[in-house]
Amino acid sequence: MQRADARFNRDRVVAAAREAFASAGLEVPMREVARRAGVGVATLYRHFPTRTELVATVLAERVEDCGVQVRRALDDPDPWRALSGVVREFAERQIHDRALNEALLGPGEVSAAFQRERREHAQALNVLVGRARAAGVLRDGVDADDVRAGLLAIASLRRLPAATSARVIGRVADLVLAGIRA
Amino acid sequence: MQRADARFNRDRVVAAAREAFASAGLEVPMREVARRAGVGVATLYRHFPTRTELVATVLAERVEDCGVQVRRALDDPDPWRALSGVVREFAERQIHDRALNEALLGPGEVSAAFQRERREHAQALNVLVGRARAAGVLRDGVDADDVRAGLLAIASLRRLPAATSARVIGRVADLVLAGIRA
DNA sequence: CCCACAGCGGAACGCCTGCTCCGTTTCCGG
DNA sequence: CCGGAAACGGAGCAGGCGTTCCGCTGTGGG
Repeated sequence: MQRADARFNRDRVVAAAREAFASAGLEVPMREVARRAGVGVATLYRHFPTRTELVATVLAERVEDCGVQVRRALDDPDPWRALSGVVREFAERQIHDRALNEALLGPGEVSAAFQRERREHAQALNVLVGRARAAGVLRDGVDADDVRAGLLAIASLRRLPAATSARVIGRVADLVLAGIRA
Repeated sequence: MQRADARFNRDRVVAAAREAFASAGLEVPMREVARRAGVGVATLYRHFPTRTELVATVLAERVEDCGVQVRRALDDPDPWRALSGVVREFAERQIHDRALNEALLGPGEVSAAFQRERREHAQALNVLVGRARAAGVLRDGVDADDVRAGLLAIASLRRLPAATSARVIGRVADLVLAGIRA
């Protein structure tokens, strides 16, 4: 039987981790997450037996957010606005959340749900690119992998000093859009 | 008086560090560099009192390489070929050297010579962009900062798993070039 | 040739990390 | 209201890092 305070503490841990990861990156120490949550490390480890699991939990939310966004774009009747909106909003998201970028870059650390979500995301993106291409708004030879590469490039930029990253991300997003447009 | 074997060992350390940083990234442990060089850690520390100094020494070489490349491009009479060549060769360099990317991204760790070289590099790039713009081969509104942002994006990509990074870097380089071209 | 001393290697120190152990506190069903 | 189980917190452990210390080695000027 799950006790009420346990559930409450779990939520506090997740909230603290979300905030810490977003502002300081995925490498923030477990002690620090526990401190921010106002619990001991043991409590943290009781809910998430390993660091990887905590990261995966928080990342799953972020990745799902991206999925929701892409699926919403599927409803937009204007193919270019839909695709460029996805790119721009993705860039915006990177500026405000340091964790997301490492979710897409780090080698292993993937959960099952995470993988599935990523696949759905890729598929939706394929559809968007297909529509844009059919509408003739894409430069010849541009495919979904090019767009994915562009998104990856935007995500990677999150590493540089915070002061400059925001402006650079914006420029690169524009560059990518200019690069795929007819 | 500097003994001959000391000088020899110093060279071995630099060579080992160069190779290690290129293949495994800047975060490779000092012990590992010493092991590769076939010396003890103390020998390493006698020549480079701190990790940062060793990194700076190796990075200075890399950054100078970039400078040489950009200055050579200044001799190319075709403005677009010169500029696109710089972008492409920069991308190529990233694929083969993991250290260079972190040189441009990491927050602090800069030496004096390093700073100067970077400024010269920036200036040469400004000239190349100026010429390309004068020749009318650039899309309206594109400036040197856009190109720099593109190079930064390419550099950042070096972080993802080696298997995919090469292909993605190539795609992004093409995307950037397409994005700045008229 | 020889021995002072520049130079060497690797054990050791201090710090930080992820993770575990265990005595104590808190919840909650009866 | 009470007792036992669930949950807690923080000290502690193992391992990895950068850096230092110190007794030994081998180079090279006299």
